[in-house]
This record gives sequence, C-alpha cells and structure tokens, in this order.
Amino acid sequence: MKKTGPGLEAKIVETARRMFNDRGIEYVGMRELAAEMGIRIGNLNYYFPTKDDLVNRVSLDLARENNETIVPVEQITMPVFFDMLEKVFRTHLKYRCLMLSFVHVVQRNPVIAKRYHKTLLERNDTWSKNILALIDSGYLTAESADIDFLVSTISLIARFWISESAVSFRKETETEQIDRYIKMIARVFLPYSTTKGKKFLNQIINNEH
Amino acid sequence: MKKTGPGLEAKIVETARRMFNDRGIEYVGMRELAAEMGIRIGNLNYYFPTKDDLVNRVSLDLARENNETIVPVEQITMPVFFDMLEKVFRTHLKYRCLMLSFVHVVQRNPVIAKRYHKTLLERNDTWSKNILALIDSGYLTAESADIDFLVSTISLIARFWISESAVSFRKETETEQIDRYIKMIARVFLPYSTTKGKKFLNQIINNEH
DNA sequence: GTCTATACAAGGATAGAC
DNA sequence: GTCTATCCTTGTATAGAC
Repeated sequence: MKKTGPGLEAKIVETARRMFNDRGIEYVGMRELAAEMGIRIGNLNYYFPTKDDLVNRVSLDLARENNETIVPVEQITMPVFFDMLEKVFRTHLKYRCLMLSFVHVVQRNPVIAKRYHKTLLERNDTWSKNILALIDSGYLTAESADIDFLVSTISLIARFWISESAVSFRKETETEQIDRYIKMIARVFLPYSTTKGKKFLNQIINNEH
Repeated sequence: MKKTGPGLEAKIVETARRMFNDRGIEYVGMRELAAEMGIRIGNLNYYFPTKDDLVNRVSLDLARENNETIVPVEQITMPVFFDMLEKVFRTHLKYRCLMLSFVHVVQRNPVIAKRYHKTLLERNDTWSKNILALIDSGYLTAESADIDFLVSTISLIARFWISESAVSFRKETETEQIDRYIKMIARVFLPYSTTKGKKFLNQIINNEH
C-alpha cells in the first residue's frame, strides 16, 4: 500500500525514457516498466492510459529541450552555431529512443506527427536563418542556391547521425560520436566559407577547438 | 484443402515485403499476413517458424539485389556512378521496410546484424574505390582527406534518405524522391570536381540529365 | 511434405474494488 | 491514487490430419 504520491508521474517519464533509450520504445512493455518501478500496471495506466500517451509525453519533453537550445539568430556566429549544434546533439542522445524510432512513431501517432511536422518547418527555417547569419557575419560566402543545399544536407545529418552511430559506432563514447558528426558538418561548410570561416572550421576538423 | 504447393514460399516473401513496406515490419502480424494470403497461421509457421526467419529472408533478398547493382570499379565513370546510385535507391524503395527499421532490426536480430556489418564494411570500401575511380577518370580532384569526407557523407545520405523522405516527402512520387537525393549527392561532389565533373554534375542538378 | 487446429505466454487496454 | 481481474491481440509451439 505504498503511496508514492505526486512526483510519481515525473518518475515514470524518467524511467520510461531510460528504458526506451536502452532497448527501444517498441520493445519495452508497460508491465516491465511498472515492474522496474515497483508499481502495478493499473497504476501506470492511471497516469498514462495508453503507451502512446507516455511516448507522446517523452516527445513533448524532447521538443521543449530542443527549443531551449535555440540561440536567437542575432547572436549567431560560427563558434556559437557549433556550440548550439553540440547541445542539440546532446539532447538527441538523451532522447535517442525517439530519434531512432521517429519514422514509425510519426507514422503511427497522429498527435506526434502533427507537432513534428510543425517543428520540422520551424527547424528548417531556423537552419536557413542561421546560415544567412553566418554569411552576414562573414563566415560563409554561399549563394542562394547553396543555402538550400546546406540546409537540407545539414538537416539530414542532424536528424540521422544518431541512427548511423547506433549501428556503426556504438562502441565509441558519446563525445566521440558527437565529434564525428560535428566534424562532418564542418566539412560540409568548408567549401562555402570565407578565410575567416575556414580558419574556424579547420580548428574543429583538426581538434583544436 | 487447397494445396498451394511449391511457390507458396516465394509468395509469402513477396506478400510480406509488400505489407511490411506499407505498414512497417513491427506492425504487421503473422496472422494478418496469413489472412491476406488466405492461408492458416500454422501453414505460415511451416515455411517460416518465426517472424525473424521471415524478416531475415527479406533482408537476404535485399542484400542479393544490392550486390547485383554494383558495377565493377574499372567501369566507373561519373555517369555510370550516378546510374548505379539511382538503381541502388530504387532497391531501397523496394525494401524500404528494412531501410526504415534497420536500426531496430540490426539491434535485435543477430543473424542480420552480422551480415549487415560485413556488408557495411564492403559498401564503404566500394564507395572509396568508386571515388578513387572518379578521380582517376578526371571527374574529381579530391585529396585523401576529402575522400573520407565524401565517403562518409554519401554513405549517410544513401542510407537515410528514405527515412527522411518517408516523413517529409511522402506525397512526392518515388522518382521525385530519388531525384531529390541524387541531386543532393551531386551537390556534395560539386566543390571537389573538375571542369569535366562540374559539367556533368550541373546537368544532374539542373534536370538536363 | 503440406496443412489445420489449438494452446500458451506476453503485450496493451479497460472496469471496477478498495 | 493504487491495485486486481479480465479481455483481446500477437508471436510462437505443438499435435496431428491428409
């Protein structure tokens, strides 16, 4: 008759995210989750009537944390941009269960799908504005056709680096994995950067950052 | 008492791939598959004792078809390379169920995992050799540091274009979707290409191919 | 060798007792 | 707010008919 009281909900979300990350959303049962926490399924269902509700909640947390890492476009310089990129990648790791299952989650959960497509448009818009800011601040020399290319390429890397990493570089530390893809993005920028930009990008590429 | 006899196995694989593609491997039940084919679940189990056996078989087909599209490195020119790329992408579409679930399938199916990691090494080796061939045939001017970048970037695009497409460009035709990512790869090459190479790449980018 | 019928364990979900 | 009992579906296994 243990009453865990308020705070249980947060604890459920926390435990769920950890188990989802370890073994994949689809492969963690509600019963296992309840057992791990020492509560009964019925109790779990009281807080989250369906598994989708729980996944939805975790995905809300991801969206919130992502928004918190966004730097106002007026403050964007190349060092700031790459700093932000690293923070975004760390958040991806924290919610990798969602990053790894996103295609299926989005295809099957209408609530998440709607929010996701909205976020996606905003995100691409943010990438665009950031790249324009990098041009304005003298780091890049890209023309308008190049901007679309840079946005779509960086967007794809940023979204799927963690999936590739999960199967190909699982034994590396989180920092090593992030480093690998930060460098990849730096190299995507390289041909479109000014002398000032190249100087900074080469620091990243050569681990002098 | 209908005896479908030999050929049923091939028909099961074919139907499974179609249903897996439509709704995701994890979300197609063995009973649904049996029902779709008008056979009993036990009969399905006779041919494929477990669902993993079935998935494994589909993944074998993918590996085989992928191998068939590989062009000997001696014959590689830029037009041939992009031709091959398009064939590879078409194969990905045919087996998109696997491309979309690969991370989980690989993490949970040891048989597929082993074959996949072997294939992955070979594939990266093939990308490398192809890019070297494009340098030798006067299309690219990349240095050795650039080659690693090109290989890893193209490899990532080639592996995950279909995942992004599935959530972001679902309403486009298959050809439009492929075209989008072929162009992305062309643009990745562009800064590292010779005049001859640029001429061909710009044809692709500007739909004159 | 080919197929049917049935059983069982595990998963998500619900109703209702306390 | 917590827990028990129950239902339905899924993956899997087995016994046995033809």
